Amino acid sequence: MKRTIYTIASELGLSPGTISKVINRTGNVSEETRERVLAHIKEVGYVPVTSARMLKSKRSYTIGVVFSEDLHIGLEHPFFSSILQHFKNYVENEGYELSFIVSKLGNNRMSYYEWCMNKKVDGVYIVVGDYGDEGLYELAKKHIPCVSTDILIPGIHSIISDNIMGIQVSLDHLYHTNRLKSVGLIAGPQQSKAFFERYEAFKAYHAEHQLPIRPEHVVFAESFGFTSGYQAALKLIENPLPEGLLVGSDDIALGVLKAFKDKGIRIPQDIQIIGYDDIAFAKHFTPALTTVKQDRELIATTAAKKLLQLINNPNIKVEEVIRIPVELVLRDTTR
Amino acid sequence: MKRTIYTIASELGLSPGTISKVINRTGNVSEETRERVLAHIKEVGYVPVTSARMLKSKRSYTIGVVFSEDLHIGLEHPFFSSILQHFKNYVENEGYELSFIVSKLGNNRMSYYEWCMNKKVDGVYIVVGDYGDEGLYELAKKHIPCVSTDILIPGIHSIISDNIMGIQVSLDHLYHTNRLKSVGLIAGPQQSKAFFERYEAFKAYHAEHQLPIRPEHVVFAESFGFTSGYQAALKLIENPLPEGLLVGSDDIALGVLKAFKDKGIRIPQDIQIIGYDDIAFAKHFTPALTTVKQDRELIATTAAKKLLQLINNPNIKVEEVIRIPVELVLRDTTR
DNA sequence: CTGTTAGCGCGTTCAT
DNA sequence: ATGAACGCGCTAACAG
Repeated sequence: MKRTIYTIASELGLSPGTISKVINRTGNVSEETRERVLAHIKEVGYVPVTSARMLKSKRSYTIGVVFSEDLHIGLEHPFFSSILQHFKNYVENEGYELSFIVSKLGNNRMSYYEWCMNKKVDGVYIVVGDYGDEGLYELAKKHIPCVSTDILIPGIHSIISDNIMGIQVSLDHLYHTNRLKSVGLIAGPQQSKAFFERYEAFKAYHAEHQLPIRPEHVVFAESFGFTSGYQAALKLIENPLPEGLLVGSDDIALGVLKAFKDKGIRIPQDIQIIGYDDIAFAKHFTPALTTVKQDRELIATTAAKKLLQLINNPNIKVEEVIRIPVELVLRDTTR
Repeated sequence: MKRTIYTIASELGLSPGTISKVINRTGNVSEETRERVLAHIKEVGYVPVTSARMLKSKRSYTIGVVFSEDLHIGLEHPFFSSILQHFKNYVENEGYELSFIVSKLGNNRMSYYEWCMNKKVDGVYIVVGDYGDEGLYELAKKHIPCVSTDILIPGIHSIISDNIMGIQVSLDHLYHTNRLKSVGLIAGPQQSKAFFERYEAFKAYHAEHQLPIRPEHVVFAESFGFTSGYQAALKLIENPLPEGLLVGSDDIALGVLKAFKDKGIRIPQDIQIIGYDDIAFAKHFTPALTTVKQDRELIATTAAKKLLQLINNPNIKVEEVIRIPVELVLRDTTR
């Protein structure tokens, strides 16, 4: 049987308004009727129709997810999909659902903001965003609760791994512990804030410790993924190699490893390598990749908590960037 | 400025009803006014509020996605996430959005069907489902447009890779082309229809060609993923190995490869291996994995087309199982 | 061909 | 503490 607050009201000899009040914990209802209603609702399995609530109340208990496709990172990406999964778990547990924000829907084009208004989402989570994307800045200006991970937009709260720490720990290990003389970098595409920060941290470390950086030891991968890493490694090989190498992300690093293997360069004998992310596959590869582990679950849940907090206290104005500490995981590509 | 059909109607000196008609391509509107309205709508960036449409029309232009977590396959899974991505692309292009069906939302529990009613989704796509999940069968009984991939539920249209063909091609290659004497199988968990079918096909092939199967040459992986494959391989190694080996899926196969490598078993000299799926990583692994390539994009778009067709013609009653042909990709784990 | 109007199911005053 | 009634923005049926 199809139920509305009307039917269940009449079943209980009450009025629709009262039912609404107990559902939304609003207004005054006697403890007794409250429990009676709750019990009945649970028994018959009544659930309020979302669209009607949304229409009336301007809330949706839905969080819009920006997963930009411009960067050609798909749901397949091991890092972002994992973060999204953890985020999803957390917010669902708190009663929120996820809905992908899409700007091109059939023939309609709308900005993220328009989409949010239209869908009345309670908040927005930017998992994958492109700095070239105007829509993100528009979102930041409007007062809609919004968090991002891995990308830094002025006006938006961000949770991002401590890239400076990651690079520092890596370089300390290579220069100090393992006493290498030179360390190169295969940097990821610089549109990504994370990659950008890692590159900056790399330079800053060398400046601070008065260590030289040979220009031919720094190569930029064209894009994300294995193939970009492979290409970048080929380019690096054109010149004498450094003794150690940092790579912007694991998926790129695996391509680098493969290229070296194909070219007969031994790891870690000829060159020691450290990746970034600790994707699931890093430890399964041969040789197993030494890498900077990002706590994806912590990043995701921190983002989720922050967003829910923002949703419930829209008066928080101070933008915040939360850094999540990282950890160096030693495996077979370093000594 | 906030707009509704009323405001734009008055801006154009028309009535709300007319606006609605042109938006929904329903009823009779003169070509002239139609274009006038469309132009104005585009100019001011008006988009109908979804919740109001839904409330009234029983449609949502949303497709519910079942991505069961019981199987511990997350968004991270390379095969399923890829399929979902392709599906998403296709339906978004047709004007539909995706929303994850979640059965446990905060304190509320509802069945898939209840959720669908509540959200008024136009159809359901089952990407990852568990045969033990009652909710799936309930869904099949009700008349809600529904398709699945990789899982076969009576009453639900399915798009599934041609597993019989995949196994046949693999075994032909090993037994016939490469003249092996014995081929084993590391089967995936049998709750998955795909894995079940591959196992059945494996047996059927041997029966048909009057080839023996040694029981110790068949091992069942406990679960999905690299680690399960590694474990299964260890178990296989306890007895004399077959000359060839089929593995239920690539992610499992990569674990198998690693185990063999660790145990000093050479591939393909000591044993030839064929995986299943052709995940992105298969060709990057060393040795590159020979595998049965599933056309993930074709599977996904076929599913999407089928579902949209079902949504638009609810009178189609005949359940259909569409088999998507596969292709053997020869790489370095076979000769 | 265009306009009018009655709900869709719910949340929220304002009375009682 | 409970109820009545209005309206959120839209669609569809009907009237003109």
